[in-house]
Amino acid sequence: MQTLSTEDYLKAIYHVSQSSPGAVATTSIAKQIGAKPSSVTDMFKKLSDQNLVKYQKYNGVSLTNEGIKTALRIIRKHRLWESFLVSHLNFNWDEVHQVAEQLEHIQSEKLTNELERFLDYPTHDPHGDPIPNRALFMKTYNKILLIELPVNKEGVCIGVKDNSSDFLRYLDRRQIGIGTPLQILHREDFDDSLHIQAGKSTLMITKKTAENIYVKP
Amino acid sequence: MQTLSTEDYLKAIYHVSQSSPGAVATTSIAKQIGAKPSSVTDMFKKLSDQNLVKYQKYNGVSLTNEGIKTALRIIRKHRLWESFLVSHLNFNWDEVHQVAEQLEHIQSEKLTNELERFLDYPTHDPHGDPIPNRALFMKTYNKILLIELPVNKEGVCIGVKDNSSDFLRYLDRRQIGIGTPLQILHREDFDDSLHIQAGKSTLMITKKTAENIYVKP
DNA sequence: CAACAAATTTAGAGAAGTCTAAATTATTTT
DNA sequence: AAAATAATTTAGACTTCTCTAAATTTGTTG
Repeated sequence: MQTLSTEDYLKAIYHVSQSSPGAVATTSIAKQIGAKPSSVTDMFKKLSDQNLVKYQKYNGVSLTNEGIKTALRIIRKHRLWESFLVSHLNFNWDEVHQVAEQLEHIQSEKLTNELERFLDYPTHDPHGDPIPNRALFMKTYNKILLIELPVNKEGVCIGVKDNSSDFLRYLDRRQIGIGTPLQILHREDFDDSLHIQAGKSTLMITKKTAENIYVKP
Repeated sequence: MQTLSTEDYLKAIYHVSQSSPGAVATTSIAKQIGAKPSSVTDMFKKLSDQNLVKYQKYNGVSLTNEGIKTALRIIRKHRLWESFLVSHLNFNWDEVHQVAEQLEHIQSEKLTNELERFLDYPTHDPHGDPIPNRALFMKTYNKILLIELPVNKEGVCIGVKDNSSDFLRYLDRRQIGIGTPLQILHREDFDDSLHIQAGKSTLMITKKTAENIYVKP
């Protein structure tokens, strides 16, 4: 049974280790959590005592199997709650995160599993991220950035890389969301802008935008 | 913005003050919370500093208006979540409490209000207790104990006094729940047992049982 | 490879909440 | 009303998590 704080750390370690392989550095977790490096070191020791991470002084941590399982259980809850908030409680993409951060700590297996059933066993959350199932297994399907999609090939929006409210609201205004069909019509070499087909409308987006949208080809 | 602990105390103070008028004693909160009286004294001081209670040494506390509002906000969330768990997530009477104790601390006005809308503005939770509305007002309808119901007068089960799992499961087995019509057919003076009509079946219950069921006449 | 910079850890302290044990106040009993 | 009992508070300590400031280790560069 973990405290709120240890759960936050495990989740942060999991996420950082996903985006960059190898051991996770003290500073990277400090940034993610919003704590000072010295606090992170303290927590690393605590997690190590509980065999949730392997910790080597001056060389960061890596999750043990038990640590990975604990992290996935939290991520499972987080993504199920996000799905619920969007599908039944009228939350938008950009509003769910803060609340899901709280809900992910609720301890009740029955609650999690019943919520999953109620949502009809969703495989992905509103940001397009995969939801671990009861056995903590998740389907990671082949996702690429919109910028990498070949011209004239059809894709479907399945998520975003940048989760900032600004970006999510920008996409909402352009009527781009999970499931929107996307296609690159033309790449402008001059300024790297793109003309795209998004659902039924055609519009122009910048390179930066195209680098932050995930699509399934 | 309160901590988990202060929220628990405010709720406990509210409940105790409802069942016995006047100032709330240190010991009664200690029992309710499961803490030592000395810890309760500490917390009383903290709550007093925040103007959530009025505290007089050696004479317990009483909630200020601000304290009452805070307590009601928590109770509102608790009862809405209990309703959700029972109506949509297959929880039973006796399983909801522990989970709702956690969920009641989630901070998001939008979440609370959307949940209320999703549940279609329920006025009472699965134990028959009234749910404060957005303005923190609740309808407390005229409820009496089954033992006080005159013979042959019809009533409807609206809740219970004893919330123990044992009792709730006992009622489940007898098919008595919220909304079940109840009627006393005969009082046995010899051993204080009662013959009652519960829905479509007639059964015998003890005095103790009848003292723990609330009915609306 | 020495010197500097960056990252990390240690040491010591603070806030929140809890406890035990002792002291104090209130209440009840005789 | 004094003595005994119960309730409450104080004092001091502990745990968890956090911080700042200083010390140490690692890496990077001239």
